[in-house]
Amino acid sequence: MLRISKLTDYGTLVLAHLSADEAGLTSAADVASATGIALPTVSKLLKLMANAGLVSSIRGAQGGYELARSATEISAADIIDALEGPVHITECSADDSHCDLEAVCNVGGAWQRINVAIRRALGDISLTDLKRSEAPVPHFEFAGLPVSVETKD
Amino acid sequence: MLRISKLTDYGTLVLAHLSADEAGLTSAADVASATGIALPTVSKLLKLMANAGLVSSIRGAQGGYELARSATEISAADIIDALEGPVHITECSADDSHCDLEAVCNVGGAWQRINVAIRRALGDISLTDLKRSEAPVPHFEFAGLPVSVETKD
DNA sequence: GTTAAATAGGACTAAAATAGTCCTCTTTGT
DNA sequence: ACAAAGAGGACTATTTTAGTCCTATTTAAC
Repeated sequence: MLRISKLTDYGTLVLAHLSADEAGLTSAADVASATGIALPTVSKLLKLMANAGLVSSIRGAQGGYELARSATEISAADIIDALEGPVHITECSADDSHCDLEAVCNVGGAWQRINVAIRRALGDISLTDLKRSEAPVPHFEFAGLPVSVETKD
Repeated sequence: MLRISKLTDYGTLVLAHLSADEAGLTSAADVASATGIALPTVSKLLKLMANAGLVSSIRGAQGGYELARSATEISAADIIDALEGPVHITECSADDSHCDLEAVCNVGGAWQRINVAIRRALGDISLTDLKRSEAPVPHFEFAGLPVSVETKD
């Protein structure tokens, strides 16, 4: 559960590469050879992220991609949204779908709330953070009680 | 992304029903008719949760299920673990798998850390919390900066 | 202008995870 | 004995995810 798709992981890599190369445009082929991800996949990722506005593209010979904004202004949530689309945590949370199981909804609400909290938190983690091998340790509180989360496992 | 599976949602419902019925044992059939979830599915869920130690079962006529411990001592993480198993956030995080893409790993680490933090946070949310339609609002901090998460959407 | 290097868009296939059902066996109260 | 119930597992279907490929369009360079 709570699984980040492989594509999102790759997408992060691709963005990291683009942010490293300050020199301007980078072609999909360059990203592919630099990251080791297959070209068709890189191409797909870049197209999705271009549509989402995370990267901007220049077509034609000598064209390529670059970050549409600085790495500090691209969040983990942005990446997920671009590559996985706005997915609903459960059926129930879909826009207008009424779940058949009425009783579910009073429980489902909690999962939705949890999901919303997580998503917002991810909105505050930037590509810059993701790039650091020493990424900051997320800290979570629930119901007012701070929970120290140490990744010492 | 970060999707709670339908089964987990159903499982929460099932547990909520068991916790509501203080009177002792409840059969899978009763849970099914009370929740509206199909009996085979309820049965599967209860078996999985019994294996995970969340519920205890009594076989034979007049048998059934009951919570193995109090609702305050069953966490959201417990439920997810029981019904979805320990899933890895990315390929990279699997026990011994070495990812082919070396460059991925320095990025993947951040996602893993995020995942760990989320999972631990879910360990502090109890079934009791999940049952409340007014579930507490999760609060997330990252990199030391508290992020107020209000679910006013 | 022609050519080659790129991206854009979408169709398509394959693989994997998820959901859901069903069958057979064992246990146990009546 | 019989019937009610859980245990375990096999199985199918559906959906999601991953990955590839083809065709069209854009643009720099010659």
